[in-house]
Amino acid sequence: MLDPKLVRNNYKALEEALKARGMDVTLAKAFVAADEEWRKIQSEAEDLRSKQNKLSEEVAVRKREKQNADDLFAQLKQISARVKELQEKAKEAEEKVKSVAMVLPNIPHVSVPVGIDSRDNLEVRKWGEPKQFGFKPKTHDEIGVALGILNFEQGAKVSGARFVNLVGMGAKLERALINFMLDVHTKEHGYTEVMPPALVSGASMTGTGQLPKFEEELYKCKDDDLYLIPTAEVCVTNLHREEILPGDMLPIKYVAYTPCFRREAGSYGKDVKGLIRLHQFNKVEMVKFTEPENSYQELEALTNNAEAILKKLGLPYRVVALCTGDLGFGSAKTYDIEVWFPSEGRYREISSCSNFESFQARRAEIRFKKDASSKPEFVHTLNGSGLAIGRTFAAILENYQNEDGTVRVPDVLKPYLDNLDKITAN
RNA sequence: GGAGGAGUGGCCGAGCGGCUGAUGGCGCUGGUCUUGAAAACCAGUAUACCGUCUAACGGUAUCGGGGGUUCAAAUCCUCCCUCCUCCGCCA
Repeated sequence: MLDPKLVRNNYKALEEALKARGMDVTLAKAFVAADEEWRKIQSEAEDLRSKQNKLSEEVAVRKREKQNADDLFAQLKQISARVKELQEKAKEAEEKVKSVAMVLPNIPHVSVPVGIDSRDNLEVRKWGEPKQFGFKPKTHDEIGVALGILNFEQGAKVSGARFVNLVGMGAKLERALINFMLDVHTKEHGYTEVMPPALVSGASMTGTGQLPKFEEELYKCKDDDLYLIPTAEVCVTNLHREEILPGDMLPIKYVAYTPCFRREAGSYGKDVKGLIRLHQFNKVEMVKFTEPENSYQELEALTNNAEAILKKLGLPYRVVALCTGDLGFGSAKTYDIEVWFPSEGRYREISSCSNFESFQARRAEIRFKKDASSKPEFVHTLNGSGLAIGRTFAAILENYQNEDGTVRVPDVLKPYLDNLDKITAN
């Protein structure tokens, strides 16, 4: 959610932001109109309420002095009815403002490149050289299925399309990646590990911006107002919902491993094979709560923390800054990290690191006080994958494949895999 | 799931229909005193929204949340949520 004051004082910025994102500006107009309407009704209601309070006090005084107040009662009865009416109208107006405000996207940071879609994203840096294979590199699902460590048929049997069963070394590699990433982030990057619920309330989903706009992306338990998380961003960011944090606690840095669940509505036909786009996948996620003046510095650090994993695994990657048209709904700035996939001869997203500034903090009411005596301010929230486990799994199979179909184990993972050198058929 | 009990400001804890945003204590901040500290004393100490020259200020709301009764609700009624105790079930 945006700061309503900022929108009132600087309406142009909102219009420009919507245009930059390729969205219609009628939304901005609707917001301003609703906001004005609400303020008008609200102040009218408050004035009348004020009058009512004053007369009520007089009643109290007379009652204490054992005097009659019947004349006041007659007046108050009328006022009371009108107050009720006005308050109802004000509430309706407020709800309208809120419902519009909730679907307004964040305003992109000035450093975000302007563009229409992913083709306009800006490559920021590259690391590692894609390996030259003396043979035609296979896709990760070909390799995994052949080794017997990935079983998509079983996934389909148990749950349906876009599910997988990991078998033997497959399950173990997945687990190794989770542990490896958590270890690096906790021991080397100073994050606190948490393991929050994966089933969250509608309030939490609203807090981080998944609701109300993206309900069709979510798995919902409709009897219980509970949703399966599409990312740990939701449960971890909401850990401090409706709190005022002491300034010296910041920055707070959490890392969490969780499964993630996405309906992938509207992605029919996309990445139907392999581990790239499943309904359920594992992810290690980093989340930060920072003071506003540090958040961009912290975004760089967060991105570097995610990159560190790829460096240690020896997987070539590049970092791109998303352009305005490709930016997520709540994000003010996002870096995608893309890892090299030899079978496709291109880089593909494996992590997304974003600064939401106060967008989520405002929705979720996450504030902090610089000092005990200072006024509460909204924190800035950031998050980034560090990394998506399934896609890392896939990248390892492809980048470390041998011509005979076996897969070399990256050195840093060996301690997690009984010092195994390579993965062979189950 | 069943039966009880409880939710008040940063914390503890009064109030149970009308000068109560809310007594008191603790904590915190500032001051007096002191060589310094402690103690003592004095003062201040919630959040949000709206209005105004983004100012001192004014208004409104908030006693777990919603709804209701009433001229008037922290106080009465009702539904919901959370926590605690006991029972049942369960990885």
